[in-house]
Amino acid sequence: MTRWLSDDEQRAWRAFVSLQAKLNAQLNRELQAESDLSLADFEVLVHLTDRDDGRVRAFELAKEMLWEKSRLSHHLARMKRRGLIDRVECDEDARGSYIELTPEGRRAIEHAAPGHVETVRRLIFDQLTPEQVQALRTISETILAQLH
Amino acid sequence: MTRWLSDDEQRAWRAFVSLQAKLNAQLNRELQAESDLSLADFEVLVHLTDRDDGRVRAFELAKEMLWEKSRLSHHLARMKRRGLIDRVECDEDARGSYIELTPEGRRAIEHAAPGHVETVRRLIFDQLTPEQVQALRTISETILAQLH
DNA sequence: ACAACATGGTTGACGTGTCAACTATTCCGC
DNA sequence: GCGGAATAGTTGACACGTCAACCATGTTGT
Repeated sequence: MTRWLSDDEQRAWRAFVSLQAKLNAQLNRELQAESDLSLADFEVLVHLTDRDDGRVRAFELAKEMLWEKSRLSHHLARMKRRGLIDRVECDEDARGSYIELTPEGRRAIEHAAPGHVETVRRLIFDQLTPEQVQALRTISETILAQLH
Repeated sequence: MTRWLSDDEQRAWRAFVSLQAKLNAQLNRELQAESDLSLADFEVLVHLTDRDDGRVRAFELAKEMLWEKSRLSHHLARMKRRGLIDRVECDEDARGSYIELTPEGRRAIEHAAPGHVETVRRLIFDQLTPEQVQALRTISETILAQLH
């Protein structure tokens, strides 16, 4: 016996699904137009600038970002082609490699960050009350806890 | 002057971003494993079964689903290759075409739907109070209103 | 010491999405 | 009617994601 969704649940579900689709599209569009980066590029660059030395082992990057190793490998290949990052071989473990921020990569993220934060604020946080921000967090964390 | 995000906002934002990534991945994985359909396939099939005659003009489909026409065209080509839908030429407008559910497409959606609803219920609605469901809807609709 | 297994990473095939350019029709103003 | 704009849809190029197979190196148990 399938338990279908109630009307309220359906409406919430449809709104949430639309939200994801449109929000992602618009965040990507604005970041691309403004800074010629995708959200994925941006996220990689953020994780690299979080380190003082601007370098991380690839597998750590994958863990922090919850990305599959293969996705990361493909993406880094594209970013390297565009000169945003570099691969440096790893002395401690001959299998691995360090991913390094290039000067160009640093310029890119520094140029992109303020505008992107502005966009996120304008589209999301300026629209919500502090209670809604808390609720969004709680809801997200609750559902996340179910996902492996 | 960039207005950065507060700690609370950052935490909410990170949770929300993770949620989207993981939830989509898992919904896709389960639907794929269970019924050999992607979420996109599923959505197209749902919109086709909503019509009594199981056929829709492509541009209507695109409007209902908020998809670009080119995305739809590519996707329908793949679905047609798999025998889930068919294109039928349109008498009223020689430019257009009808998209038709095939018997195989109907079987596919009928097989997939109960399990998929079950998954959505289990992962999301079983985890949330009715108040949270309302909040999710309100938040989603509020942000959506900002997006063009 | 060495076989078996685990880990770090790449690759190729293919599905998915966007953008811009293109074809073919239909619509609309004059 | 007729020329130009709008509409319906396709196509090609390319970025993005997943899966499964693969290679090389490290680690572990006996």
